[in-house]
Amino acid sequence: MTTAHQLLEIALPVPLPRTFSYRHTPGDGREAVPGDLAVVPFGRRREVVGLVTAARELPVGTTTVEGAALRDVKLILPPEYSLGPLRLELARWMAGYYALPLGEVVPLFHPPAPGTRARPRKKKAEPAYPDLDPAAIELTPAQAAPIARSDALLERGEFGALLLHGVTGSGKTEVYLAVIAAAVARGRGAIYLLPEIALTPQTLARIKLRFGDQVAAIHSGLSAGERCRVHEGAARGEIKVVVGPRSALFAPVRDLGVIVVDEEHDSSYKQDEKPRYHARHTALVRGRLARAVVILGSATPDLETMVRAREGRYALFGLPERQGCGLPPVEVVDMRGTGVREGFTDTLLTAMAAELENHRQVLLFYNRRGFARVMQCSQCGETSLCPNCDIAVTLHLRPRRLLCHYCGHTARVPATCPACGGDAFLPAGGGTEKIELNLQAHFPEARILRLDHDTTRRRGSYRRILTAFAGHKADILVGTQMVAKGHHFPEVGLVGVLAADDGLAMPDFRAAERSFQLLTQVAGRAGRTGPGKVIFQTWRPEDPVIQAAAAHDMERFLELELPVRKALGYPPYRRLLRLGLLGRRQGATLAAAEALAGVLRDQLQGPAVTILGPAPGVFERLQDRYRFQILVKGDLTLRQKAWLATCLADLKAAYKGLEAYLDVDPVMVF
DNA sequence: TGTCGGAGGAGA
DNA sequence: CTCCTCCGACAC
Repeated sequence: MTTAHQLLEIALPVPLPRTFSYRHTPGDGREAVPGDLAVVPFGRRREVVGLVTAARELPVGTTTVEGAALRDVKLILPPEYSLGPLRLELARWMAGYYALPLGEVVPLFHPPAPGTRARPRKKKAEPAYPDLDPAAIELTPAQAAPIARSDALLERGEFGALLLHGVTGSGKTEVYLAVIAAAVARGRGAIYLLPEIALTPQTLARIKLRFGDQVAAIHSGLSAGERCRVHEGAARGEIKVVVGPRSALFAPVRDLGVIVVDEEHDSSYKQDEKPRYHARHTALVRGRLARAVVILGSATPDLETMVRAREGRYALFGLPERQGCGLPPVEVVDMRGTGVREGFTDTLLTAMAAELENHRQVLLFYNRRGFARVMQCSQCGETSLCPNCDIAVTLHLRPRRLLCHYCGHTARVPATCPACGGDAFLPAGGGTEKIELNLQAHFPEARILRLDHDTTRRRGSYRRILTAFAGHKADILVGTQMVAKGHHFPEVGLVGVLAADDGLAMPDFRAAERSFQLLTQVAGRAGRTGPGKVIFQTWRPEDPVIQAAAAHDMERFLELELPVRKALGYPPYRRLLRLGLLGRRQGATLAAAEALAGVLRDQLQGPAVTILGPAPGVFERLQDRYRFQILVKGDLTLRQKAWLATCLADLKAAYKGLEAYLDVDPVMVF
């Protein structure tokens, strides 16, 4: 039975906690059902994509709802674009859990309309990548166990989560591919998530080799048209496996059987703009809804994941050793009183010389870009600050500018001190650019590459540098944390960390965890084939976090860190929610923050919930906005989170110019 | 959140 | 008087 007209409730991507009513005339088209996407006119905008949440018969002659004139739906998108019941449920869960209006998560579920942002890109022939014949791959018992467990879950059509804990090179990818193959063999589909930076042609080629045309990748380089093709192919079941960064989680893969979250500890799984969701958590929810297997994998799992696994919520599988050789020994070198020259101890320089002598490669890690952290006058003490951010601007040599890493502001490099006119306005503190220069002086013969934000700005340069280094076209690679991410550099014999304690001083409760992960990851780059060695230079050689990382000992780190988290009531023991407040005027912004904190203390504070703050952000002013934050520790109900969202809306109405946001399960806390 | 229109300032 | 930016209202 077809009705003449439908009255649709549609959630639109605007920060309004409500739906809007539209009239739909199916005519010779199809009737709309909840989960469909609809193109509608909204306000002065001609075309906005919204989500149909309800559809009923429109009484004849109805032209208004609550005084507003009903407008007509322009188009109901074809069934390939419908969210269907499961993704609709997922969208609803996200809206509730992250305290967002339902409409604000809708854009995650559909590719941009064809033609909006199409940028044709030249297709490059992908080099054939040699891989083993899958049938010939011998799986170790450690690899076979999680595969068997996953297959049993697939057999029963049950949800289950697994954590694969294994160093890079221990064969995690083989496990992922085998489980995906098992799902595909049962006629089900798969989503394979990885950090954007890890989506290299090699990774993709390896997956393609296994699944051929049934696999497609979603990445930032795709045009709108290509995106739509992948989307439709997945929805029709022609594409069984979708690979991509966090946004690929929302692909309409049919009969989803497996979700892989590779490098699950990676912070890029948390989107730090609206909608602020965590793809790992959301993957677990989608997996549960779809009765799929969710596999989390990492060499350095997130603490929260580790604890959940210990609690038995995820089945834990260790892949103990890398195949072939063991983990490289780490030497912790005390920088105190050893005459550090331009950031290098003699121990490191000697080890590097020996390594280069043997025609092996060296990887150096220093987590700061640029040439000098700050310029300072040695006569009056004046430092170079960003006019918008009140933090030091960094000196870069190529191009020669003072650059603010937070807002992008650039300025000329003054020849004399802007305050006293003295001629001793000098660079202080180092960066990768300076390290590179000094290295060249130490090792004039060596071919040096640098991998950081500045050298990878241009399209494809990231890949070019990695490929060149992996192919031994350079002897030394120096870079920021980019060098730590699971790359395979077979001929690296020595890894040097120039300042291992650098990250420990960050004013974030996760500083120790992040340092441990980073140090462990970077140490794992050494000795992938042949002997390897790692040197951690540090001012705090006795620091237990550095010691644990040097021993590649996750258990030891957990024993250190978990009691601290427990005592302070931080994740994974209690959840965290962050309220961020920004405004041009410091006084008014602080007043708003204090007012809000007062209300929260009245309404929420209790044995299970603690309100912290407001505290100024570590950088109190960024991009000409003063920043304050309030932290809520405790497990809030959906109702409480929704109430918080209304508080923020009220606050914004009361303080003009105030920006406020709510961050559920924040990853960065400062 | 995007868009429009009105208010009010700077400059000719 | 015009151009421009900032702010508030509003959306079915």
